[in-house]
Amino acid sequence: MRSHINSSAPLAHEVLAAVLQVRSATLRVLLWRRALDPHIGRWSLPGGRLRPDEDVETSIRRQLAEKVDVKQLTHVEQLAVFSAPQRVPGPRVVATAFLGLVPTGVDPEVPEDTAWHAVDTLPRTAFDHEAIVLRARDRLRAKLSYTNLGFALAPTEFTISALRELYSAALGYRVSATNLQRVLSRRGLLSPTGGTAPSGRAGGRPAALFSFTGEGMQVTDPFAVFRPPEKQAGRGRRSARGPTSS
Amino acid sequence: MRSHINSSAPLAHEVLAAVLQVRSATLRVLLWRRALDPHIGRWSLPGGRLRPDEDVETSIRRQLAEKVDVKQLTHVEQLAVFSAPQRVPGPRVVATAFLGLVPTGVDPEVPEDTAWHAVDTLPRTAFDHEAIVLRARDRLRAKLSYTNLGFALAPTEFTISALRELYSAALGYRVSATNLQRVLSRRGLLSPTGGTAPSGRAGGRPAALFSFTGEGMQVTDPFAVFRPPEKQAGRGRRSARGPTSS
DNA sequence: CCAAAAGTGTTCTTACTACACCCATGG
DNA sequence: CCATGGGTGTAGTAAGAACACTTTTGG
Repeated sequence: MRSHINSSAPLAHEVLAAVLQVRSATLRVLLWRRALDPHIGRWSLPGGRLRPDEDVETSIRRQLAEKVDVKQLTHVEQLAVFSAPQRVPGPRVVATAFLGLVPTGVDPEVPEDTAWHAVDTLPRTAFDHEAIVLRARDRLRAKLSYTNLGFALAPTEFTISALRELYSAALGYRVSATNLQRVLSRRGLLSPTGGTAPSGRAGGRPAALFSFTGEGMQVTDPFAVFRPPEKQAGRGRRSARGPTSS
Repeated sequence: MRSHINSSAPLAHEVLAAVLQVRSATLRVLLWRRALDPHIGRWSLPGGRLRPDEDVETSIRRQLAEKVDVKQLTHVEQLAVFSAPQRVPGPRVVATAFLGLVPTGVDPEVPEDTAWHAVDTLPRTAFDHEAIVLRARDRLRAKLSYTNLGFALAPTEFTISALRELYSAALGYRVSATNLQRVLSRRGLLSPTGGTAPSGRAGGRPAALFSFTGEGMQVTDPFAVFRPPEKQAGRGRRSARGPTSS
C-alpha cells in the first residue's frame, strides 16, 4: 500500500494504428512490410515508440504523418492496450492501439514498403497485429450504426449509391440505398450540395450530390433503452440522451 | 522506418481501476487516501505498477485482490490509456484504466485507508483520477442499456423494485419498474427463482424474486441500424447482429 | 374493508424495413 | 420509347414508454 508512482521496472511503450479506408468496394488497412527481424517480411501496423514528451494520440498522429498526410486522417480513436508479456519477442513492449480512418478517394503517397490490404483477407501479420486490425474493424462497424462516423470514410461530396457502396464494404453486407438515405437524413447528417453527378453510359437519372453536415464524430443514436422520462413534448425514441462524442 | 521494437526510453506503466458499486441507492467508487507525496491526503484509485510478467488485466486483478475479494469482482474491463506527459508529477507514468464492478449487498473488507465515495460528489482526487472515474461511470451507463451488465451490479437474487433502485442509482434517473422488467424479460435476462420476498410492515403484495440468467457480459441490444437483410422469418429490429462480448 | 406494494394489459409513438411506384436521363 | 439507375410513397413490424388496471398482502 505504498505510492503507485514507483517507477522501477520501466518498459517500452509503442503506439500502433489500424488505418482503414474503403477502396474499390473493399475495406482496407494500411500495412508495411517489416525489414528486420523478428518477423522479417511479415506485414505490420504503422506506429512506433512513444516519446517522453507526448501522449499516445499525439504520438500516433506524429508517426502516421510519415505515411499518410495528416489532413487526410479524418478520425483517430483509441482502441485498447495490448499487453501480453510475450506479444513481441525480446524485451517487453506494451502497445496502445488506435483506429484511424481515411476517406474514400484520397490516395495518399505511401512509402514503398507499405500497401493497402483487404481486411477480410489479411496476409500473415507480425505479432498480434491481426487482432488489432479486427478490433478496429469491429469498432468501425459498431460506430457506423450509432454515430455519424460515415463522414470519416466518405469523400466531401458523394452520391447516395456511392455512400451505399461504402457502407456495404465497411459493414460487410449489402445495405439498401433507400433506407440508408432515409436514416441518415432523419438524423440530420446529410445535406444536398445542389450538384448532380452525370449519369453513366447506360443512362439513368443523374444522382444528386450530398455531403455530411457535421465535422467531428457525434453519437446520433444513443442506445438509451432505459432513458430518462420525457415530460416535455414527446420527441422520438432514441433521441433524448445526453451529450455526444466518444 | 526501422523496427518499432526499439525499447530505448522506457517508462513506467501503472494500472488503475474505478471499482463501482451501488450502495444505499447511490453509485459509489472505491478510493484510498494517499499517504505519500505528491498529493498526500487526496483520494486516489487503487492500482499500481505493471509487473514484467503480467498483462494489464491480470495486473489490475492482482492489485485489487488486496482491497476486494476477487470473487466479488463481477466484471472488469479496460477503459482507456491515460498518457498525458504531466498527468503525474515526477518521472512519467502511463496508466491503463479499468472499470470494475461489485454487486450490491456484498460489503468487502477494505483496508482502513480506503472508502466508498459517491461518484456524483467526489472528494478532491489525486492526479487525473476524477476523469477516470467519470469515464467509468459513463461506460457503465451506456452498457446498462445495451448489454446484460446489470448482472454485475445486482445480487444473485433480487426483487424487481430492488433492481429498479439499482438501475436508477447507476443511471442517475428514475427508471420504471414496469418497463425495466419488461425490457429485461423480453431479452431473456431474467428468470424467476420461485421465491418471494416478504412484504414490508405496511403490507403490500410480496415481490417475486428473480436472478439474471447468463453469467458473462453479453451484448443484448446490438445497435445494428443498418443491419443485414433478414430474409428468414422476421425477427425483431435490433436482434440480428453478430457476436457478443465487449 | 382499506392502504400499499407488485405485477399485467393495453395504447401510443416512433425507428427502421420492405417494396411498390414515379422520375430523369442516354441511346 | 425503353432500358437503366435515382428517388419517393407507403404499409408493416416491433421496441419501448406511459398509464390504467388487477392482484396480493398487512392492518
